[in-house]
Amino acid sequence: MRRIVELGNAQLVECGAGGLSVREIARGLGMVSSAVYRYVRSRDELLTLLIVDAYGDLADAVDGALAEASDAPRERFTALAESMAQWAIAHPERWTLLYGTPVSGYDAPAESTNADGTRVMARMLAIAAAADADAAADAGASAGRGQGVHVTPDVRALLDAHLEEFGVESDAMAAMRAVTAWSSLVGIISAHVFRQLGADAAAIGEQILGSQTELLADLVIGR
Amino acid sequence: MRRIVELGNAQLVECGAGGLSVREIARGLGMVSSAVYRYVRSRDELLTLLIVDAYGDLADAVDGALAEASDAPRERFTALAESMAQWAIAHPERWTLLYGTPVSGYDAPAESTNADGTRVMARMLAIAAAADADAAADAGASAGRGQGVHVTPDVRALLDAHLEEFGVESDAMAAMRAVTAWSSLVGIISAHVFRQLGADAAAIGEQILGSQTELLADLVIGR
DNA sequence: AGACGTCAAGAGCAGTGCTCTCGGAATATG
DNA sequence: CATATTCCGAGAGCACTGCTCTTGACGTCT
Repeated sequence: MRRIVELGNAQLVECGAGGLSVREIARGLGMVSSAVYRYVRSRDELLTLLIVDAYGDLADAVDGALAEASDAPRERFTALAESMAQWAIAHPERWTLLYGTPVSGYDAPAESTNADGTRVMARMLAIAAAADADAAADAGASAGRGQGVHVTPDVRALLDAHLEEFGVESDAMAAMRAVTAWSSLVGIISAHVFRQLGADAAAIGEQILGSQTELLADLVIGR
Repeated sequence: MRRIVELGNAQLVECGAGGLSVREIARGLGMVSSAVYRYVRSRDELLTLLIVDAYGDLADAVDGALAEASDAPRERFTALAESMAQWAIAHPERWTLLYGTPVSGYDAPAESTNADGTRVMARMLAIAAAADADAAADAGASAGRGQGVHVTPDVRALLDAHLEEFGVESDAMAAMRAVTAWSSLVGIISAHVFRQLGADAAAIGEQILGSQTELLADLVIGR
């Protein structure tokens, strides 16, 4: 069973998500294809297995980086962003699995996925909340930074629900900044991993990522 | 030939990129699969055809929206972002084709793709440049907004090269904000199309997108 | 009229996911 | 200890995929 996800990951790095073949895994295991179906219901389930494995691995990497960071929100954000980017660069196919196209025609199995998939998001919420608290303490008058952004009641309710779910105390505005920063971060890293900015940009990708991360930090933390 | 990409697009919407089958297209055309190979070298080439078609369509949509917008940078940014999002929502599979995982194991055919693929990016650069010019005019002292962000010489050179390529006059800092906003925008839209924020967020996705777009506007335009 | 190029058909190869049945081995049960 | 039951892998097979090769029918141009 664990050998299956091992072989699956190995096959992922050399063929990509689309090239994942249960027959090939069976060959690696030295058995016939049908035998694999004892352990894994379908190719999609195998994919799901690899996805939760990757989510967990990524979240572990981020948590590791955050454990070594100070309490300063900006430093924590940078640690989160950089560890996420480094993980993506180290495992491009697994990143692809998580934040690329949902492969072929299989519906995201939210229930098995969300548990590990939201760990990083929760961290981001906490960081934005801390930054917000700091800003309010520094200058009581400047509270409400970014208030020009309109948030509908529905969205506010959803954000509050998630804040409670993750045990973070903050207001919806900070949460909005957090999820925007998170989506943006995913977009920026994907642009790098998928080489969407062109070949010459890929050569100095890390430097570009660095500047972009700073800009996003301004968005969540303020300046 | 044009019928092939028509059928390809039609098949895309109901089966996704992975389910694209030249045999199925042949069936739709009323001929046998091998006949299709007269017109299209391989499945990957067909995919490429669909990709450039989608890039062009998206850029047309954005240009159309920009044509009806005023000269105010913030309004132009919003028009760009919203038209892009609307296109993505209207054609999720084609969006997936462009900004999701590069399908299976085929290398992005940059030469055929970039021409149309960078049109939106060029628009974004122009908007950021205009915003920068406006800000400098409003208050000469506040020029250099966002100067705290560090940009390495290599990155600066690349940005300057692209600015010249697209005929936009501005400094590298504004360009950096533009590409960051662009990547972020792609990330935010993808998060919506791929439902990465959860099922309950998907229900009010447009409202969330609205707030996120405003936040990104702050990033490019300032406040 | 004859040659040439275009087009589609059909068979076929290698590969896929997946389902079924059938034996052998381990394990629990009397 | 013997028996029943469950587990696990093998193998055959179905329907499908992309793709190649050969064959034959048209139309067009010299």
